[in-house]
Amino acid sequence: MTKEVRTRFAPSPTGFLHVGGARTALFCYLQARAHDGTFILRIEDTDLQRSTPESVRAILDGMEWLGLDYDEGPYYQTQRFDRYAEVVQQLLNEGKAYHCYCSKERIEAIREEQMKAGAKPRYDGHCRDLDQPPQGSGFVASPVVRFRNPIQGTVVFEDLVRGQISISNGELDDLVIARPDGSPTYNFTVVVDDLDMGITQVIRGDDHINNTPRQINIYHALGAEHPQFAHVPMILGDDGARLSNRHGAVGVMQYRDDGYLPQALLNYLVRLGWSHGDQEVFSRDEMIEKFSIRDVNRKASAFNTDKLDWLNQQYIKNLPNEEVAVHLQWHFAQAGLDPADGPSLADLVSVQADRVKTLKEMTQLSRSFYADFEHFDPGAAKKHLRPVAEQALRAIGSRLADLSRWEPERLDAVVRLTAEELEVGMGKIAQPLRVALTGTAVSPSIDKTLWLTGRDRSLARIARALEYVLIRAAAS
RNA sequence: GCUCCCUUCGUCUAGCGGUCCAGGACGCCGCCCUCUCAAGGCGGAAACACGAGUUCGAUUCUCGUAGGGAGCGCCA
Repeated sequence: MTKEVRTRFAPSPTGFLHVGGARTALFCYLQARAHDGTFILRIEDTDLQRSTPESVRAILDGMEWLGLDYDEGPYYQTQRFDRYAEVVQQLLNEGKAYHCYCSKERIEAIREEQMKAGAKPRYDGHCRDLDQPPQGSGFVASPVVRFRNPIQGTVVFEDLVRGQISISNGELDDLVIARPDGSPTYNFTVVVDDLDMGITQVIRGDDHINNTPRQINIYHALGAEHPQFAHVPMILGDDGARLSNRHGAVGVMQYRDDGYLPQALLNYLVRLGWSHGDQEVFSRDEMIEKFSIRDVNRKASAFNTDKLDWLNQQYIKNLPNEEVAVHLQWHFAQAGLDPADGPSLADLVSVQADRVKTLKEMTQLSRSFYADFEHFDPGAAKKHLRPVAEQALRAIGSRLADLSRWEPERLDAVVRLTAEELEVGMGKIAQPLRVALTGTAVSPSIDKTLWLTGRDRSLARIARALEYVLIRAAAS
């Protein structure tokens, strides 16, 4: 008996898909998936001035990277102008809309006056009941079409996240639904589309709350029931200030470039304004199963990169190495590294997962396993490649050269044995060796570092470090 | 200015009248582990914006105040 759930994400292509939009899209997606419903993508491109094909592409790319697949669309409003014109004519015929000849200057003058008087600026309804076009200054020949909003009564609706919201019709005025050239405006097209597309739940940013009552009046004028509404709060930047295209908003693709996994971003986003007890990590299926739009918070929330970092690492650690490797490959390409020049990326992930927050970081820290380095880090060399390291490097070098199988367990045993024989701590062997192998004082545990560096490369680098130590000893 | 909306640790949040001298997570601090850096384990500091009601009892309900946000477009 219940209607099929149909949700839509309806961005306007005036920029990239940022995290706020991505979260709205995610909520729409989850709502649909949770109810075996349909998720629709609709591009609201009626503003010919600001919409661009590049933005459409950017939004589509963002959706794809996040894996928010839609069942219908993308629909484009610019391809539906005939339909809007048809509905405008219908309202005109039924007397539910009328032509308004007021000039922008006249409207502006009224607005200023009302503001000065401390009132809310509204259209004064001059053309609402005219028999024929008005003449004189203040009026133009080509009219806009205004919706005849009810004067009496109050619009009350039950918002899925805010609860009951009511606004008196006295607060609303007759909004323009079509421009002189016939092109429709937002508050009108959104109603026609949501109606035509059978949308059951409109999930959108809370900046639309104030538009909702006037849209509801249009639904009624069209003789239709309005869908349910869910207004989700916006996302603030790290600094608590509003996240917008002008301030700090970055496209979701930037997160890919910075080394985040789409799963991690999605997980982070779903927890912004929504929770399920104390649970922090949700697989896609768990999100679908547990998400409810009714559980979404009312408060705006600030984006916290530290927590995203943590989640990203959780995913890097817990996802199958092979899966992480697929994403890592892209970063290798960006960095000009070829995975074929070193250990398998899955092996690399298995040892680096604990040590990095992002794939970009992993790539940077893994460079020496795939390519030679020019110089030792000055600080590391100064501290660890001292004359006293000669003995350690010689000993470990010759033992490693004799090793038949290059495996972590054996490598670990060799290092330990060498330390015991020389009667020194592990650090006295491992640190010079680490600098010899990677050029730096920081790397995975020494056995794993040897393993990933590989036999030939390791032996060559130990020899090179030995040479460096000898030259340095001779110089002093 | 007018209308609508919001308000628990620094941040994300749990809480749906007594179970709360408020729980979890990130971050931060300390200890442990340790070949470096991490990861991990253990512990710690840290919040109900304020004021009135309602009630035997308010973080939880109501109303104000303060602060914040949004809208008031021939943008979406």
